[in-house]
Amino acid sequence: MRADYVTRPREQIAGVLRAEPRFLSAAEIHRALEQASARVSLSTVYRTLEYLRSKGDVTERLDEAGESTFMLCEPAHHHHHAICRVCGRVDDVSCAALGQIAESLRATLGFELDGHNMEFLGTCRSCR
Amino acid sequence: MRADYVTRPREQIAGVLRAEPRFLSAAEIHRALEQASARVSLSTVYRTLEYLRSKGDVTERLDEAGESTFMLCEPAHHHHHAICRVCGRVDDVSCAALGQIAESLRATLGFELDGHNMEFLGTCRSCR
DNA sequence: ATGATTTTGCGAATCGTTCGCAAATAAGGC
DNA sequence: GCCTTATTTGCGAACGATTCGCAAAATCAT
Repeated sequence: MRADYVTRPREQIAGVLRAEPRFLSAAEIHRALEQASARVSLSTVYRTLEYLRSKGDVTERLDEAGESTFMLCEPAHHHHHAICRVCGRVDDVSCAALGQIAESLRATLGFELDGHNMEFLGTCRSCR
Repeated sequence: MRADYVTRPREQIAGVLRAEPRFLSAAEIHRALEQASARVSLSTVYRTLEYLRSKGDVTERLDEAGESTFMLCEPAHHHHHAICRVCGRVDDVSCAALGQIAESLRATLGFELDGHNMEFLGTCRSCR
């Protein structure tokens, strides 16, 4: 069973995520921990990320190469991301047009929308 | 170098894609070929898919599990997909609002949009 | 502190994908 | 059609990310 034990590894992993507000791979997190002299196994990084994801504390994203990356997130309101290709910085973007899109899909295709993925790529202000 | 030899395996793989207008994994294509008594190696399936993708004949999509899937596509106009969760049927969706979104991102975030991913999931008319 | 339960670390296993290389096949000129 | 040359194929091995099994260590509640 899965419980909510507060452990050193979990705190350290959450700490790395808090320090870098962008999508990080398990390997990147593991490397960051090593550099901070925190000895946490890669398995634990994976398991903790899955744990945080199931709690809704973390968002998972597949990058272009198909690798999983993770970032802390506010599960509250649904939104999308504008991701800088240069530095990885992530800005939240709300999409007001979704209701209209759902309506249009139903009307033109008979398609019942129940989920979507959307993300925007480009260059953020400071990287320009 | 990469050339455009017309070979039996390439025709057979394209045939499978033509017969199933939805996103297929390399393994699914390989299985379909076996069932049709076409002996094509999995490596060749992968290589041919990459070849077709580089020609612009095929679109690649990472599914929820991070596996690559492929579908024939018209490279002509940019569009998005409405994918049925039940049967995998794919309908094209054009997104007229993109220009506005780009403008809004530039104005509010200073973000220079140069790419995006968008897909819509739900249930198609015939699966409802 | 003690005991019950969960988490960790380790290495091995798994799965999709890529690679190296020799054998087979296609294209073009004879 | 046959030969030459360049490309593609099949095979098995290698690879990288992720998962798993299990014994040891850590957490929580008493």
